[in-house]
Amino acid sequence: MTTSQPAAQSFFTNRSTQAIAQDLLGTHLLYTNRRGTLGGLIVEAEAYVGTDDTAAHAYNGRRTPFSEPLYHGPGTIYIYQLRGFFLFDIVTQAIDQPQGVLIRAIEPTHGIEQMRLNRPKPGVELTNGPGKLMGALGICDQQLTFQNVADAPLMIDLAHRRYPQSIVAAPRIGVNSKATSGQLPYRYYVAGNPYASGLPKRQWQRTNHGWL
DNA sequence: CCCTCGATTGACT
DNA sequence: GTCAATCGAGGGC
Repeated sequence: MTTSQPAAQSFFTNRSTQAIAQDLLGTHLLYTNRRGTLGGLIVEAEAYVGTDDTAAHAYNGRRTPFSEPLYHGPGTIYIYQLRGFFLFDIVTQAIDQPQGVLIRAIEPTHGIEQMRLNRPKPGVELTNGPGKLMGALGICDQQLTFQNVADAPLMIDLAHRRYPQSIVAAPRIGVNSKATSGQLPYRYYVAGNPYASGLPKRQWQRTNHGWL
């Protein structure tokens, strides 16, 4: 058993949400429950940069019970439901800056058999989307919201991380491209990794799935 | 109260 | 490629 090193406050300190989103690529997202530990390497993430970002839940200072977790500081887990699926955000900034990162895809490394049971889909379909990866982890409620990735069963492990050969920046998925913030390149993914979401069936792949 | 719409997915032409 | 399911949040009245 190797030791895990949960993301500490310092991981989030003194840098932009965009920088944090990119640095999350290659870290492990791990979920431990009584079935064991499930998860994988984060290969895709999007930054949502708060009150000026028309695509963000906190746009224009909006603060409701739905978006409240965004105001609870770095590392806060923000799970919300969209069209019947659960999505996972990590809050990135201090309580007066309601910003976060949406984890959009992981490359499975832990508990793959269990994840295939949770979500019986072939190949990259297991975890190549924000709702899909949560289904694979078996998280289908908001229990962990308001907990912190530093000490929750759902954690970011920095100890055994990898690093992308290169990162692609692109407009975010599912946001209105005509809106003010619609074209901002705040979606980041590991170049050549097949688990990034929305890729064509036969997308070019890099050796090592794009890791150094 | 009623209406609109979404940080998605999966099925289908 | 297109499109509908589906349901709660949010906003208007």
